[in-house]
Formats: sequence, structure tokens, C-alpha cells
Amino acid sequence: MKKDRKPIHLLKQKVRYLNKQMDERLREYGLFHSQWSILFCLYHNGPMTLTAIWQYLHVEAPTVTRTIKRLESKGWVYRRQGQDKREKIIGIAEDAFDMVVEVAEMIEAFEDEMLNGLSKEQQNELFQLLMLIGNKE
Amino acid sequence: MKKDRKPIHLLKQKVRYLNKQMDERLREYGLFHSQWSILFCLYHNGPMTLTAIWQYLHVEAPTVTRTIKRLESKGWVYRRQGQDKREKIIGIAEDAFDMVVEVAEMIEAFEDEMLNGLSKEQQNELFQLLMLIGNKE
DNA sequence: CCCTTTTATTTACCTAGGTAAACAATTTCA
DNA sequence: TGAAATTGTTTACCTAGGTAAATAAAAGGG
Repeated sequence: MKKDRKPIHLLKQKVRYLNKQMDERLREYGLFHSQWSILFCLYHNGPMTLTAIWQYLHVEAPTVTRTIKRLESKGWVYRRQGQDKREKIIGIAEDAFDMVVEVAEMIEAFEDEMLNGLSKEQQNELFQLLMLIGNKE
Repeated sequence: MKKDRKPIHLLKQKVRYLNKQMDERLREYGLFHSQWSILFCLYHNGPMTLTAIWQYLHVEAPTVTRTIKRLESKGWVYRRQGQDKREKIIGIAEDAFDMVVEVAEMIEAFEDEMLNGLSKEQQNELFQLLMLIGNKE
């Protein structure tokens, strides 16, 4: 895909490619990749506060606020006030749950497809190497 | 940085982190990471058409059009018509060249810093593994 | 107990990625 | 050669990332 030997450059290219492919697959569900990442997060962890979500995803709060607004307006999630009246608790809407399960399966297959050029060992190795990026020794 | 064993998830997190860090370092030059990627491209390849740039960077044409407009308005690049009157040729502005060299050195040091948790062999291994992502076997 | 500080979320605004479609110049070919 | 197809670039509009600052609720301290 690229002749340049800089892994950082290649990293960015691959992420653009993955996001683009993912958006394409999600289109039939009316979703985008960032929206899915939030649904996936809620699917695995159950209802969460907004803060818990952006900390989990390593994204800033305003980004999550906006994306959740879109998900809410399309009926994928609900938003309710927590005990602490500052916080909002976000969860998957009951009507959307079956569809979330379906999308989860589709995305899992997609990710397997993207990684099927790598053995399990290579995937693990990749994970370990990625973990080393940006670590102050 | 993350407990999830999904390399794709981690990949995206790392790229967000790298872009954010890079923007921070570039701020004193009035640049953003995407703007730098174009300047770097021109610095290495000399003047190029817009099409050559987006193909090199694996990004769509409108993205490049917009970013170049910003670079031009800040005086980093010039834009002139090619032989083929449809195409625009972009190059680094003469006044900006010294600064580009300076930024190139800063960014190179930054990337080394981000990768200093990996040996040269590991960086190469990472590159090879990344290349395997998304390849139809 | 009130005032200050912190915390959770949002708003406003910037850059950066994408698609679809418009436009102009070039190329093709009947 | 003239109409049609292709190519290079741009425009309009969408999502997604960021920062800075505003707001509202909760926590702390004198």
C-alpha cells in the first residue's frame, strides 16, 4: 500500500482505510464508525455515563456529546439523568438492541476479514507492538 | 493504554493520540498534522499536482484541495497551472522553505520519540504487520 | 452556611476525513 | 471534426476529531 518505511505514516493510512471501509459496511444500518464505537462500548459495558464513555474510548468529551446526540435522534440510545444530577447515563434503546446484536456480528466478521492476512500470533504481536507506541520509557 | 485485545480498536486510539500530540508540537508553527503531511510530501517529492498528492497520501481529492487552500493562504505553498490547464501544480513557497526544513527536523525527532519504546527490528516488524491489514489474500 | 473549587456536560468554533455532484479542459472515436 | 467520455479540480454538505469557555451541580473549607 506504501513504499515509505515510516510506520507512523502507514499507521495513519491504515486507519483512514479501515474507517472508510467500516463506514461503507455500516451505511445500510444508517450508522458511521464513530457511532458504532459508542454502541459497541455500551453493548459490552451496559449503561454508562458520558464521562465513562469518553474515557473508555480515549476521545474528548465534546466529541462524544455530539455523536450521542446523533445516536439519540436516530433512536439507538436513550439518555437519562443519574443520581448525581450533573451526569447523564447513556444506554442502548430497547427497540434498538436486536439490531445492535446484528451489527456487532457484521462488524466482527468485517474485522476478522481485515485481519485475515495475519495469524493469531501475528495479531497478538501487532497488538503488543502498538502498545509500545508513545510510551515514555 | 487499553485492556481490549482488539488490535483495530488500539490502532485507532494510537492514531488519535499521535495526531493530537503532533498538533500540539506543530502549534508554534501555526500548522496542523494534515497540513504538515502535505508539506512533507512536497518537501520530499518537489512540486506535484493535486492528484499526485492525494494519491500519495491515500486521501480523497476534496480533502487535499481544502488543506492546500489553508496552506496557500498562510503562505506555505504556491499553486500554479500546469501544461494541462486542468491541473494545478503545488510547491513549497520559497519564503517558507527554511521553516519547512526546521519543522521536518522537529517532526522527525517527535516520531523517533514516539517510537523509542521499539527497537529498529520491532519498528520493522510493526511495519510489516501493518502492511498485512486489509489485504485480500 | 456561604463561598470557592471541582466535576460533568454542553456550546461554539477550528481542522480533517468522507461522498456526490458540478465544472472545465482534454481525449477518444465514430 | 464534433459529440461523448474521461480527467483534474472544486463546491456543497455530511461525520469526527480537537480546544476553549460556559453552565450547572456537587464537594470542601473557613
